[in-house]
Formats: sequence, structure tokens, C-alpha cells
Amino acid sequence: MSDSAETAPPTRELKTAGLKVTLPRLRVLSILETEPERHWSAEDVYRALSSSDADIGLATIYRVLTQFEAAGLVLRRRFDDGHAVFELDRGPHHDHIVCMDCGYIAEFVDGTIEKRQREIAKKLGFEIADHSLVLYGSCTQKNCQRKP
Amino acid sequence: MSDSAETAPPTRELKTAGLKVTLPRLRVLSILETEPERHWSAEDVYRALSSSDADIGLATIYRVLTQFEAAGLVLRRRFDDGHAVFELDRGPHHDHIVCMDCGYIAEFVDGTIEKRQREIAKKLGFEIADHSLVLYGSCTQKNCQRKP
DNA sequence: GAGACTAATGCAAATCATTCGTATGCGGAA
DNA sequence: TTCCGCATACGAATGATTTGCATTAGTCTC
Repeated sequence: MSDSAETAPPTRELKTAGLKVTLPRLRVLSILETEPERHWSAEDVYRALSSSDADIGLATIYRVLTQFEAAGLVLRRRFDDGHAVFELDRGPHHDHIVCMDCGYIAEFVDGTIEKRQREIAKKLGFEIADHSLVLYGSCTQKNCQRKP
Repeated sequence: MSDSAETAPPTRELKTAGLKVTLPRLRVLSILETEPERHWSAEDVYRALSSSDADIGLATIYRVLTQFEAAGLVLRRRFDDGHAVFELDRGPHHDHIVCMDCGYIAEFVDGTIEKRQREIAKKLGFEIADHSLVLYGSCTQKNCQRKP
């Protein structure tokens, strides 16, 4: 089949999101997709791109990630150090539990908690738009102590 | 009665916390106590102190607040903008719900959620040390739109 | 497919909250 | 009160993130 007859997945994704298809945006999206579950800092993405080939400035990474967030492609998270990390917004909503020793991050979903949140918001007279739940602790895994 | 026979509350609180009683620490603690429920940024405290009298540097505010945190006097919170705010650590643990329109912050506690968190942590093999739960939404109060 | 119009990018400089370095000074034990 | 060491003030340094501006690349029209 011809190359142009089909649109490559990242390209289609950008178009669907209403974003102009540019090289930096394609590169960033491709990088994110190499590890779809990972939480990337802007620096992480920058380094991954630099080591590959393209010549993309850090400022552009920030701009692109912010656009992706606005377009609903990625989620911006912030754990206790205050710095932002980004992850692809795929699969169902989830919350996080972070190991304070090794930085390992596990994800979970819990219907009971989600339900209670809605009830609480209602009782307090809020219309809830979003939430952030992060548990901090020590993972008792054998592989702990490994820095992220 | 004599002044020295009784220790003023903030002084006692510092001593109990194992902190040397210094003027900046007393001033910061007093400011926090003017609005015990408030979430203060370091800047907030700085401005409150500047407008009063003392000559306390912003760097000192940061140091003092960090010491207070370590001593368990205050809690450091971080909402979505990534900046730190501090509140006196009194009364029971609580979580927050933030109005994205006016910045109003309400507090709540929910046993069901706390319990589920412990269960989840256990299931994932974590020993939980802390957690952060913030709901974001719009308060439907009459006083909304008021910036913090 | 070429030209034109606009939005996107690279780079460097600017910001902003927060931290550090260092000389000086205050708190508290003897 | 006297002395020692931690605490403070100040400004300069830091590090993540944003912005200004000249240049480039996408997209749309013909």
C-alpha cells in the first residue's frame, strides 16, 4: 500500500485534536508513545529528543506539552516536589501512589472513592470538575530503592 | 502576675516543638495565628510582617516555615499551580476542595475515603505515610468570583 | 505545484518562587 | 553578664517555566 493513502497514527491524532501537524509536535508525541505509561518531565522529553536527532528547543517542548494538555492528549500532574510531569491521557482516569524511597509510581482507580468525592462536592455546594489524589508511602517491593 | 512567670502561647509552642525561640519565629507564628485556617504563601506571610513592623527577610520566612513544617507546626500544601502554601497543623487531618473561579478553599474529612486509601495501599504493597486529595470545581456560593 | 498568509519554532533573555552564601547578631547555657 | 554557635539579613544564585522576536514551516488558494 502507498504511504500517503493512510495517515500515520500520530498524525491522525494531532488532526483529530485540532492541532496543526508540525514536526516538533509529531516528535514529542512519538516520544511519549515509546512509553505510554510513563510520567515525563519536559526535560525528559527534551533529552529523549536530543539524543535521537531532531533539533527541538526546550521552550518548544513546553509549548507543545501545554497545547497537548489543552487538546486533551496529555495530563499534567504535579507530585510533592511541585514540578510538572506529563503522561498520555489514555485509558481510564486513575490516581497515583508514589514511593517516597525509590520514586516508583503505581496507578489505581477506585469507584468507592470517586463516588464519595462526588457526594462530598455536592454536599459542599461545588460542581466538581477534576480531582487529584496522590498517596505517598514506601513500596515494599524487592526492587525498591531504585531511583527513577 | 509577673510577665516571666507565664510563658506566652507562641513561645511555649516553639519550645515544645524543640525550636529555639527567636524573634522571626515568634513573628511568623503570630501572623499564622491571626487566621488559623488560612493557607499562606511565603509571600503572604512576608507581606503581613512587612506591613506590621519587623524587618524579616523573605528567605527567613522560607527557612522558618520549613522548620515549622519539620517540627510539625505547619503543613505544606501544593495546589495545581505548583506553589506552596502553609497552614497551621491544628485540628484533625483534612482534605481540600478548591473553587477554580474564585480560589475559595473548603476543607473536609471523609472516613470512607481514608479507609479505602489504606486498603488500596495495602493491596498495592505500599506502606502509606501521607496523602494529598484535592477536588477542583466551581463553588455555587453567592460569594463566588471573589479572588482569594 | 507555486505563492501567500498565519501560526509555529528556536534561541536567548526574562520571570518567578525558592534556596544558598556569608558576614553579622541574637539566644541561652554557664 | 560572657561566650559560643546557631539563626538571620541581604543579595546573589538557582532551576523550572515562560516570553519576545526574528525566522521558518504548514496549509490553503489558485
